[in-house]
Amino acid sequence: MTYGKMQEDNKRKRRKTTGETNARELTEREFLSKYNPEKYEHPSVTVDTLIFTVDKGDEEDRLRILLIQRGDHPFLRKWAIPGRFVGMRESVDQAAARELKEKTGLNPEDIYLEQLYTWGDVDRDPRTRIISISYMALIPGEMFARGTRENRDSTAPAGGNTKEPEKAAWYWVGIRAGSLRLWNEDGELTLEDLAFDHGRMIRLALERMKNKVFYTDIAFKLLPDKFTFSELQRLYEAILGEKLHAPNFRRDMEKWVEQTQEIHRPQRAGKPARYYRQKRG
Amino acid sequence: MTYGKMQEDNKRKRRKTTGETNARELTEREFLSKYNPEKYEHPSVTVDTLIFTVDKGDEEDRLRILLIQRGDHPFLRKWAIPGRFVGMRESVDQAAARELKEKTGLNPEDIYLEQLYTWGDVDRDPRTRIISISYMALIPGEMFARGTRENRDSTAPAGGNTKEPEKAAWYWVGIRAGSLRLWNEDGELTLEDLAFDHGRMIRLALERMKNKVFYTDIAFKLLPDKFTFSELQRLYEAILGEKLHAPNFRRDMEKWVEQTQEIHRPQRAGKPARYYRQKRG
DNA sequence: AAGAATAAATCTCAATTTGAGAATAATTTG
DNA sequence: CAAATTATTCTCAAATTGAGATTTATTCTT
Repeated sequence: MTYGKMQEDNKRKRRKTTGETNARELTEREFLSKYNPEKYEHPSVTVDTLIFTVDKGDEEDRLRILLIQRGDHPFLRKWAIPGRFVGMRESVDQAAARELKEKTGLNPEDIYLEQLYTWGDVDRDPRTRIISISYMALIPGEMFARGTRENRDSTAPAGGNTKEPEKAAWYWVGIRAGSLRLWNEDGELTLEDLAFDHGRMIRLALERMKNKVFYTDIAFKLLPDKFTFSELQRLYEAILGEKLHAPNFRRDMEKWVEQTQEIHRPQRAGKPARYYRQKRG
Repeated sequence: MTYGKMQEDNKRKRRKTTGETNARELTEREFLSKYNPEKYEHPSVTVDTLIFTVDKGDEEDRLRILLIQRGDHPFLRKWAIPGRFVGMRESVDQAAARELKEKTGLNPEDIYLEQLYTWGDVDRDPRTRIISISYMALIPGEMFARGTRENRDSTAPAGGNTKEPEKAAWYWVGIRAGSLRLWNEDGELTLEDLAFDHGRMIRLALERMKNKVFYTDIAFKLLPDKFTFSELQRLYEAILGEKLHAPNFRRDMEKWVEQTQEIHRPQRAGKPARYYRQKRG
């Protein structure tokens, strides 16, 4: 069968005959008035916003993620990525931004927010059919100190029904021997401690970050405007999970960053480091 | 403010007091029985499946995409990406696969299908709030000839209300001077001729393909099991929109492909080409 | 049937990029 | 003031890339 014939065949196949072939054509207005969205049962839709920061450690820096300990069934007391239902009058992006604002108090305008993936398995939530769109927010390490007290939003989370207080905590996040690791001062989480398919969501986000760090500027979304080269390198090492060769890293980054005139004066031995900033344009 | 203090502050902020702080804890079963999904108004959710093939041209090969001319308001007679509502009892992936099967007759098991992006603006559909998850299906050029007549599925598309026949047609697709171009034997489509935000969907899919072709094996999803090097190269050129240097292309692809013992004997001048296949493992 | 044309496949080589370490610079620490 | 420490620059071999020339195996033309 040639490509030409195949196409003919497909066209024919699509043609459908309704009972009233000669019905007067509906105007768009008439059509809309007849349309009834309640006729079908719909899945619920939520956004889950993975909120990441960097955290300076002694030996190496670490990515951190904000998790919520659920106060509700299902997955009572398991740790979850902050999420909410998507309202009928807000875009999915807006819903993710609102969740970010509610959980951090930060103005979403200032924060990098990227859609990652939509999770659509039938049984991912035992209550009912829920489709979740995951987003990743990247917050510069220093920003919290400035923004937290202002911009508060103490609205109760959508979904209601909370019977126990929800707790929020930051967890360090990394991959060890191929599997996800989450821990903080209180201890380590196993996959058992996570709600829904949220372990997979976190893995996917880390994977995406790892890829994009090479050909986009997402790393800079996790840093303040001015930073030293070793801050930048430590961030890359945190994202990639491996040590980098400093002179070569510097050489490679020269296309992304430019010098400032400022010098960082630390309380430690060693040559003082110059501050750099992201190259614009 | 230190990182330690910040975290404390966040925890406090999340803690919420309900009226009945000492209520008996609900079991999961009790909770589920109380939960009523009809309490909230939900957006509708659809999948849109972008179906691509390659098409051999005289000078160069071309990507093709299957479009449907709408028989319904809104966007009556505009061209759209095939889509359907996501059923309550099917996963989002399954819905995309079903749409693929309905429009091509091919068994989705055999076809590469990847989720691309979720489109969530409030007004993207004038009827009602619809969130659409786009998928991209990549069909080997040769596969249609084999599979079309079998595996038919003549189910009417979900959504009903069709007042005019829907037509399906393949359109060549490319980027010229930064903007999307769609055309076939019947002529060229402008952005005006496309329904919804489907122009943007196609652009995103092409962009994704362009990126992934370098570090994944998606290109091979568009080819038969055996192919010559020039078929492979023409495909890359179609996806990337630029000519490649044959000797270097061959050198670079050596990590992806391996020789077969078969030689292609064409009805044309020139050295016969060897068939290659994708390297496994 | 010979030479031209065509397309596949290999070869060459300079230019660029990468990987790894040595050397130098500017501090603080002991 | 010497040693330690961190930032920064320098060096250089190895690997990769980019571009073209060459060889091979056919068909096409006359």
